[in-house]
Amino acid sequence: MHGEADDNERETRSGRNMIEIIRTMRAELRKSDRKVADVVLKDPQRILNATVGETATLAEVSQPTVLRFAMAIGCRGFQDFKIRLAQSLAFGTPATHSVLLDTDDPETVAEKIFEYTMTSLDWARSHLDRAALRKAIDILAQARTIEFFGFGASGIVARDAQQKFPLFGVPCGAQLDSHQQIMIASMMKQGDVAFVISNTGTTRSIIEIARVARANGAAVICLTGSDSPLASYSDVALIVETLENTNMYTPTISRIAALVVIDILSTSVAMRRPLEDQARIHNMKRQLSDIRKVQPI
Amino acid sequence: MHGEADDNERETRSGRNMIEIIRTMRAELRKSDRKVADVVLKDPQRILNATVGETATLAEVSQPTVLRFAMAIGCRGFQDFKIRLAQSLAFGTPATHSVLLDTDDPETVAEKIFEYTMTSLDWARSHLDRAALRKAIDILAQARTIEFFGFGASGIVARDAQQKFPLFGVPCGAQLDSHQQIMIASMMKQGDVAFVISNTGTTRSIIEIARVARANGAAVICLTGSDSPLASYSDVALIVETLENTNMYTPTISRIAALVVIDILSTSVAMRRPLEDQARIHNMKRQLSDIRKVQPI
DNA sequence: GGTTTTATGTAATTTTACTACAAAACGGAG
DNA sequence: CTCCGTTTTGTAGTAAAATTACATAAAACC
Repeated sequence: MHGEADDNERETRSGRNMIEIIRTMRAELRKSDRKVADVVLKDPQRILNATVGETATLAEVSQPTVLRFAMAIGCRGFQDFKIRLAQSLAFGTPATHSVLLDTDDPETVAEKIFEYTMTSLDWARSHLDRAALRKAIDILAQARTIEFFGFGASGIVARDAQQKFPLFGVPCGAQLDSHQQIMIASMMKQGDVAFVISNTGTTRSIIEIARVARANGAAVICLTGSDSPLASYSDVALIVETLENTNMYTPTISRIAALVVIDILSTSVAMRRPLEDQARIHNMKRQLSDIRKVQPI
Repeated sequence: MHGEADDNERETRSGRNMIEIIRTMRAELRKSDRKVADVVLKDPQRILNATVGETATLAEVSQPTVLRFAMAIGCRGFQDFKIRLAQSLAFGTPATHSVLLDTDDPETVAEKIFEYTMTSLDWARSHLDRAALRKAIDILAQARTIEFFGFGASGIVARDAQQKFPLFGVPCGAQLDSHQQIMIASMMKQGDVAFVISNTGTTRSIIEIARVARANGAAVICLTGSDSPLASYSDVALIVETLENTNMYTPTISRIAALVVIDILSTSVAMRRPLEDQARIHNMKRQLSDIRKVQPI
């Protein structure tokens, strides 16, 4: 039988996103199995509440074919397939289906953007390099000072990071102006960390920042959207892949994924701190919340 | 039988997050049903690949009891229950299980924060007031100028919004300084929109901004985390509920949910624009990406 | 064109989910 | 405390679904 030998391998695979798996495997499926794949891709939600028999009717094939299809894509059976499919569909319709249309009303736009954001985050999670993350945390935890660099949307991320990290006793700066950036970068020295944020990773001035900071002995961590030129000038490259496409309506998800990575870094660094420091942070937070309620900052 | 009359009502409910539903309904369940609820809550992943019989054995009850349990929590049957449970579990372990521990390694921290962020976004989505959203879009689409106000983490959101909206031909400002805020707010007039961002919604100075702007005839939209005092000074209150808890390690999710709402608003406003404007935005984006690759901004 | 291999459907079998009914537990009223 | 009504839970049976075995049809290879 077809694909029998591969089953074991497939069962140990990450097991994520059936839709994606079906779509990539569609070409190498049997003719009849492809019919089943098509009805699943066409309306996955429908299949969730369907039996083998119903699915067979929809695909115009026999019941065992539906079973064989489930096996072929690496499931233990039809039930197992439905469970996995359900999990893949939890974010609602998969990203490719949620392209914004001019005719969408606000409710639909909201649903689609939420879904798109969550799907993208899920994607970013599964593609994040854990080794790089660990290395970045090591460097940040030992930093004397940290400078965050970024333009535009990445500037927002830099500023956010700069608001977070000082809480853990490390002096931080965020440079968003081109000239300031070069100045600060050229003043950095061993023990300092330059945290360079750029979604494209191709902006020339930002690459220059990384080069200068590194030449002066500072450690360079970059947070970027793909394996870009910037990465080669960095000690650690945190690559946050997202599903960003060119559709003009598609909002920029990259900054959100970047913010989550900043959360992870700051939290992990905080956890390395001695307990007394953590208590101090706790106090600061409480004071801040007291201030908020009584008097403006 | 118990709960029979409610079934119809429950079937029409949002249908999201079984875990949450089970936990809240646990108290009002039958004694035996509670046993089933407990084994489900203890290891939901286990139940996904279990049959009615296995579940019954695990819970030390009879098979029909498992069925009745599924009915009691509003499912059509055991299959339906498993499908729904699978969808709830797609984010991995539910938020309440993903409390950060001092002993967690970076990989675990990353997983938990991603999960927590996604779960919270999902929560925010399901609790967002669609009517308020629609009203906010109406107001923003007709605005002559928009001013965004925010402190601290909310300041980040304000700045992000200010970077997005000008793309659609509406002049925008972001005020992050207390004195500037009051100045700008008192200069606003009819046709202007004050977009006030505050997670707590209790900071006094930010409430003052809303009051002043409104007194001058400006429309006031607020983006806040709960039905706070700020909401009562606003024409539209966009309440973005999140699962934020007091654990010191828990990162601030509110700003991420707020950013998504900003995305939704800016996208929806853009879609109201005439097509010629949209083409203009497209051009601007292309120019920007050209600049990025060749020369620093 | 015949033979081997692969793909698909038919029919039987097993498993699973669900239902009807009866026994047990519970709760009040006399 | 005992009787009766209600609710809860289990036993046994039934219907339906998933899975398997086998046979036939199609394709590929010589």
